[in-house]
Amino acid sequence: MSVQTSARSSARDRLLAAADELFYQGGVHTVGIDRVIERAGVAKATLYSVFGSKEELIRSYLAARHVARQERMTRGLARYGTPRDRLLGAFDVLGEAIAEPGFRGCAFANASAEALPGSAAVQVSDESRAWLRSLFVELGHAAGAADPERLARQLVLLYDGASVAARMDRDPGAAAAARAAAATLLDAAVGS
Amino acid sequence: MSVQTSARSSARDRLLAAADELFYQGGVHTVGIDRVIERAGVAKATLYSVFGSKEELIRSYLAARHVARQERMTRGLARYGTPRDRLLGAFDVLGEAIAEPGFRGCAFANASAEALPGSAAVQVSDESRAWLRSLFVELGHAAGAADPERLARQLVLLYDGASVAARMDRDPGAAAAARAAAATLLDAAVGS
DNA sequence: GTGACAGTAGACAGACCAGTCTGTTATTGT
DNA sequence: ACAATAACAGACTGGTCTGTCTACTGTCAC
Repeated sequence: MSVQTSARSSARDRLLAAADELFYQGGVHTVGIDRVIERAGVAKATLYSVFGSKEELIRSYLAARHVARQERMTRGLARYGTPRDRLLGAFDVLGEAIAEPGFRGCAFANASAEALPGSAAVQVSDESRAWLRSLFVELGHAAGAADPERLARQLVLLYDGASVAARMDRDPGAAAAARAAAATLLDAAVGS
Repeated sequence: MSVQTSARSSARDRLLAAADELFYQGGVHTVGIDRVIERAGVAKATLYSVFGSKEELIRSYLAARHVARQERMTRGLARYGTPRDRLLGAFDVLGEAIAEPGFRGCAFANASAEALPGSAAVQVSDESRAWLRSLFVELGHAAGAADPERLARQLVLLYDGASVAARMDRDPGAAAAARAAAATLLDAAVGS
C-alpha cells in the first residue's frame, strides 16, 4: 500500500528516460552503458538486474517510443472531423514531431540501420511499422479509398520518406510536402 | 609506363572493395578496421598510408557508392524513350537495386543514421542527395510538370520511402508501389 | 531488532577499438 | 648495382565496450 519509496522516480524509469535521450540523440550503438547509467544516476548492477542486457534496454527504449508514437498519433488525429482530414492529419502529427527540437529521424529506422536481422531493434520496429500500416489502412478505408491496402502502402512510403528527408536534409517542411502528396494520392484513390 | 605491378588489384582497390562489402552489410560503425584489412588482404599500415583514418575510408566508400549509383541510374534511364517513362524508370532502377541479393537499404541513410552532424558520412550523403534531387527536377521538368521542384520533392519522398520499406519490411515490391504513386503524382503535376 | 530487498559504488575481466611503430621483403627506376 | 618505394606482418598503446562481482547502505515488513 506504500506509494513511491523515494522522491525521485524509480531506477527503471530513470534508466528509460536516460536511454531515450541518449540512444535517440547518439544512436544505440554509439552510446555505451556507462553513459546511460551516469545520466540516470543509477548503478550498473541495477541496470543489469532490471533489464538483463543492453539489448533488452534497447528493446524497452524502442517499445516506449512505440507507445509514445501511438499515443501522440491517436491524440493528434482526434482533433480532426472528417475521415479525409484525419488521414491527412497523420502527416500534420508527423510534422509536429519533426519540428520538435532534437528531432533526429525515426528512432526505429535509426536503431535498426546497423542492427543484426533478428535483434530486438528489428523486432520492435516490425511491430511499430505493422501498427502504422494498419492505421493507414483504417484511415484510407474510412476516407473511401477503393483499395485501402494499396493506398496505405503508398502513404507509408511518404511517411517514411518525410522522416528521412527531415533528418538527412534538415528539412522541417518535409511533412508538409508529404501531406500534399498524400492528398493527391488520396484523391486518386477515392476517384471522383 | 608500367602497367599493373601485381596480378591482383591495387591495395587501394582491394581496401575499397572490402570496405564496400563489410560496411554495407554490417554498418560502418560495427565493422572494425581489422576486419576490413583482413578481407582485403592488406597490412594495417597500408590502409593508414592510403586513407589516413577510418573516417576517410568511410568517405571513400560512400563516394564510390555515390558514383556507382549515378552510373547505374544514368545507364538505366537511357533505356527509356519518353520523358514520362524516364521519370518513372528511376523507380524501376531502384527496384533492380532492391532486388539484388544482399540489399540492406540506402548506404547513405544507414551510414549517417548514427553519425555525428559534420562527419564524412553526412557530407557525402548530402552530395548524393543533392544530385538525386536535381535529377528528379530535370526529369520532372522534361515530363512537363508545372512545378518541377515541388514534384521532385515529392518523388524523393517516395524514393527514400521505398528504400526504407524494402529494408525494414523486407518488401521487394516497395519500388513498384513507389512507381505507381509516382505516376499518380506526375499526372497531377502535369495537369490534364 | 532482523531479515529481505533494492539500490550504490566501483573494481575487474575479456574482448575489441583506432591508430602507431618496427622491421622485413620485393619490385621499381636509374 | 643501388636507392627508393610500396607493401607486408604483427606487436604495441591507450582507450572503450559489455557484463560480472564484491561489499556497503538504507528502507520496509513483521
